[in-house]
Amino acid sequence: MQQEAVLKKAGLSVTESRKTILDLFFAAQGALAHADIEKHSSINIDRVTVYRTLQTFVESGIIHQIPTTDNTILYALCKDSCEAGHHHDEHVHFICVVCNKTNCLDDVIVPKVKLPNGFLPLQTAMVVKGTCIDCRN
Amino acid sequence: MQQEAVLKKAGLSVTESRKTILDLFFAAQGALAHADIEKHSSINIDRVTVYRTLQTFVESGIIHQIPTTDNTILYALCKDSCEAGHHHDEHVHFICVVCNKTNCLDDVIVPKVKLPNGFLPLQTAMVVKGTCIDCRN
DNA sequence: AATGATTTGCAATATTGTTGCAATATTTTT
DNA sequence: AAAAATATTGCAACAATATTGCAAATCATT
Repeated sequence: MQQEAVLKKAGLSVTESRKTILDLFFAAQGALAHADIEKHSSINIDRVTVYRTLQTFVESGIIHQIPTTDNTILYALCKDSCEAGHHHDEHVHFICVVCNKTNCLDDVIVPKVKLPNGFLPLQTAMVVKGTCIDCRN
Repeated sequence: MQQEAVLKKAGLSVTESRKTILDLFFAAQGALAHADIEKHSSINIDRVTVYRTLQTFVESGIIHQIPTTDNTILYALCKDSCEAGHHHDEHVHFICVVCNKTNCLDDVIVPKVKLPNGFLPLQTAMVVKGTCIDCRN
């Protein structure tokens, strides 16, 4: 079972909740917010467990966060980084304004920018809003 | 008074609350979150008014939003765009991990990236985390 | 100054996030 | 395979954040 492997590789206990939430990410077409998981019809996991699981997954490099301007945090499981158990989120994220799904564009690398003198970059996030491939006419 | 001019140019009524909040932005060294404004010692404006004012300012192009991964939205008044009364946020934002201030790097333009076929960009946000000029050693 | 339109603050409510702790489940050891 | 040790879960209570309706106050226009 793929989920177990991911959890073990990350050094985490294999529990029902974690497998279930990981399942949702594998099945998801894009990124998920806490609310998406909590309100998912087929699961019955306590709010608190969802919060803690997401936090654990982020710390373990299984999922990564995507910044938004709507008081939510999106979480996504990204193909390569996840398999490797080692997190790598320097790719571009795309939020579709029509279907509202968020995709990791794993192949689009965030370009380096030249910062003013004295500014030292550690991590860069790039979020593009627009129309995704499924919603263009 | 500068604030009045900004409000009038945006076609908004000039009220005490709006002038006060605009003051905070002019005085701020970086971006502000809702909580920063609400908890600011020197002002006494209802939470609800703060929410509504920020929303109005965004819609009027006086301030713009900066996405974050911590369930807050940052708002910033940016130099040129604000003066012009016409919003333009395609510059890079820098969040310092030491002092936790967020700066608009007005001179650093967000580079264009080549998206996969079928993805149509409308707006791009770029947020860099690192050490700012005031916090480097 | 008076009118009409907009904005504000209050109250109530809803939603979202956090903490402590006992019960349960998982992992490790024997 | 069972017992001990460890880690996770769910509940309850609470805290913080966000939203809505409406009457009172403020602002713009005449």
